[in-house]
Amino acid sequence: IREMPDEALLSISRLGKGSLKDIREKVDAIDRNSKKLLDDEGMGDTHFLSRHFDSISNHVKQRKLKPYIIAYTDNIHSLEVLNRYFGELEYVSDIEKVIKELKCNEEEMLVVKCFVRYLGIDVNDMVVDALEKIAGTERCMYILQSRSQGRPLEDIGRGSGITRERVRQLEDIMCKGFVQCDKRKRFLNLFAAISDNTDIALENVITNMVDDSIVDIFIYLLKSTLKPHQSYNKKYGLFSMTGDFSYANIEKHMAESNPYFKSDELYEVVEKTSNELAIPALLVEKVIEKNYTCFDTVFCNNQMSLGEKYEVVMKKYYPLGIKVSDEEEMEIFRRRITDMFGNIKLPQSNKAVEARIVEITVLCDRSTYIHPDFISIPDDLVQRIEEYIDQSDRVALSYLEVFEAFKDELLARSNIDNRYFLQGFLKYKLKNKYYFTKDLISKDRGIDFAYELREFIRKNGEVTKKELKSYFMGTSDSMIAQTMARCKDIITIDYNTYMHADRLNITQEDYINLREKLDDLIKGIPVSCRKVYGVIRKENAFADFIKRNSITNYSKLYGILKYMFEDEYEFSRPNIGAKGTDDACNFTIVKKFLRDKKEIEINELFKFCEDNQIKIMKKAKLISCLSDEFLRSDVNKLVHVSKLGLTEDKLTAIKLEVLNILEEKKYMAMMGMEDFSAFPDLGVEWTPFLLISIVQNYMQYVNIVEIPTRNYNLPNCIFVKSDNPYADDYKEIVRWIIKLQHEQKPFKSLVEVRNWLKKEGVILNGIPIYLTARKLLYMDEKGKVVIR
DNA sequence: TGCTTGCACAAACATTCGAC
DNA sequence: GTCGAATGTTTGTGCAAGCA
Repeated sequence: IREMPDEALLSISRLGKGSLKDIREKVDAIDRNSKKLLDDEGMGDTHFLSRHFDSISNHVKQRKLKPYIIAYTDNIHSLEVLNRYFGELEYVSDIEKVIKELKCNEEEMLVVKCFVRYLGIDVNDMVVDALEKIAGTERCMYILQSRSQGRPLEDIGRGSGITRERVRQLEDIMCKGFVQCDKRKRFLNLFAAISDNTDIALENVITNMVDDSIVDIFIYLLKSTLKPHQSYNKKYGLFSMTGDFSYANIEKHMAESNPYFKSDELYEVVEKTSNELAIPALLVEKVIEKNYTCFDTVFCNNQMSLGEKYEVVMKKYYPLGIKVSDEEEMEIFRRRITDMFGNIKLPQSNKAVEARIVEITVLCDRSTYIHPDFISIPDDLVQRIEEYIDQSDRVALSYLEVFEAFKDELLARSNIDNRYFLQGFLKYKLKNKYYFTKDLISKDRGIDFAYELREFIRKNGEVTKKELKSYFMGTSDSMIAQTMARCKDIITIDYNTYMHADRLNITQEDYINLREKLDDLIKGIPVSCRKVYGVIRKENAFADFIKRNSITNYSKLYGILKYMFEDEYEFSRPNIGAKGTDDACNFTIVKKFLRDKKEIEINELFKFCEDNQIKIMKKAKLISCLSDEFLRSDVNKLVHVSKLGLTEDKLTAIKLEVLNILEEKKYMAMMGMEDFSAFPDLGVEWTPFLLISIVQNYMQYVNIVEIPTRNYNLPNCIFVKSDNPYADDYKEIVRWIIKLQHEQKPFKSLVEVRNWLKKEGVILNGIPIYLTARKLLYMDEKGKVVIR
């Protein structure tokens, strides 16, 4: 107050209702009084200091000293004195040594004494004092309390019988009072000191130090009376003394430079970030506290996307890449993620996991991906590959071609050992330079292999597959054949020779004549092109057409006809049929073969198909197509339904029996089914296959769950009622069955579970890995089998 | 033909922003 | 404080093309 200009003092004197002179006198009196107080009734300076040092609480003694000096005063003179005697000290406790031998003049001693006394003051008392001074009445406390709870002025006004404007005025007065009070007390600096910092005061430090009943009001006042250079951040619960930090930048920097780190690296990370961004370490700690989660031994940024987490695991565990199509490997990957990052929610489907892995890695083999960090290839080699692509005549090159061209060197000098890896690498390395598709690296968007092939054939007339393969290094037969099939304007003369439609010479008249001829020849039955060729060769009307297009064999004719009439007829080399006579003709032949047969061995049926060039991809599909007439009665036998004597009565009896079993046992596994004594005699021996066929065809309310296998000779079916919620999912059915049994008779070990399932016919080999890998079935610490 | 692969995109969910 | 638009992120799916 003594240092205040008259003007300021005058305004205070008005508040205290005294004249300027009165105030000056009062101040002098107080000053004398304090000097006397600090003389401590004749005690020596050293004694005074020691006594007050002892009254400083231990937690203050452990704090750093410098923040307390800053908090104590902004008076330059006092700061000078304190820094002179205490500037070298680190902790508050260190002043003990200094004060014992302190030698200074009277004025300096006064400063030191006041400071030491300040260190001993109870912080809560200080706050209570301040609040009492500015909000002495109950109404004022009510206003502050309500405002601190965020209540609107209107509301508070109603509560205390005044207008909202009056509430605002009172609040304003109290805030100004608080600012005045704070000029001396410098609360934020004090709490910063308690937070061991000069720039930051932590909200939770305030909460801990100040009485619960007033802490909200106090913090509200602090927030409402921030000075321009001060700020409050809600997320981190801290007051900053040196303006606002750019929290977003800090978070971004940390998320980028330290997406995760080991817990024993915490100190280093804090130190490093604090230096890099020139911000207090305390703030970095706060940022970590709020934005990171500690899993076991790893701190992991909460913003870290799944992809970034996957990347960590990819880098740690997969130097040779991960095969994403391998379910078992993906389960292990999932487990590694949860081991490292805790029980985070991972996508249900592996496909979603794959999609993220693909984003952060590069292809290194079929369905296998590797983190780019693990690619090792010398720069000069990369440069030469790039030059090779640039200098190639063609716009689009296959990866295989590039791989073949550099194969030896790649194998010797890099870890790129197949074309997929090269594909992945080039796409990763040169993604901005070229366009990449599944098989091609292209210098021009939209140029694909088909385009290249087409151009080559257009230029070169009739081209053999051999020529194509030597020009398009590294292309496979199937790749050529399939590309050709997509190019409508390429004519396949035979499977080894191709030509471009541009080279044909076809008139409108040709179309009319040929159409007429084909219609004549087909008449409901597909005609072989050999026959067509034989016929038109003899007719004068076509002589010119044959000559113009140098048609020398039926195969070329077929290719040309296909090009001309693709939309009008069905083409299936070497046959041409009427539109609509689809592949079912094969099936018709099979049916013809089965006509009049009452039963047949399945092997015999397939031999017939083979002999007659009827290509059947899936045996099961063919048998299911035949099921309206033939049922599979045993592993290798089809029986005509009429031979079974499957009367309504018998069918009902079978249905009832199946339902009974399902009612009682809940499921029926065909692999374990041996006893058919309860089923009516159908004239053939009962087998699981027969029952499966009947259920498949006649019982909609029973769902058939298939045990995955490629072995067609196994009755790999489990029946459940169709209202079973797991009826569509084999793995879940197994889980459900284990649960059923476990409830009745608990399993003692996983081996026991496996053996039992096998005996029951529920599994073929092992327990589905899904159950164990996802911890749905496991042994707990007590050695008990747990099925979730 | 049956299955895989790679890409693209949509749905679902989350966040930010500005107008009122 | 609310709302909708815009934008961003994550998850899930469809499908053409590729392969054997």
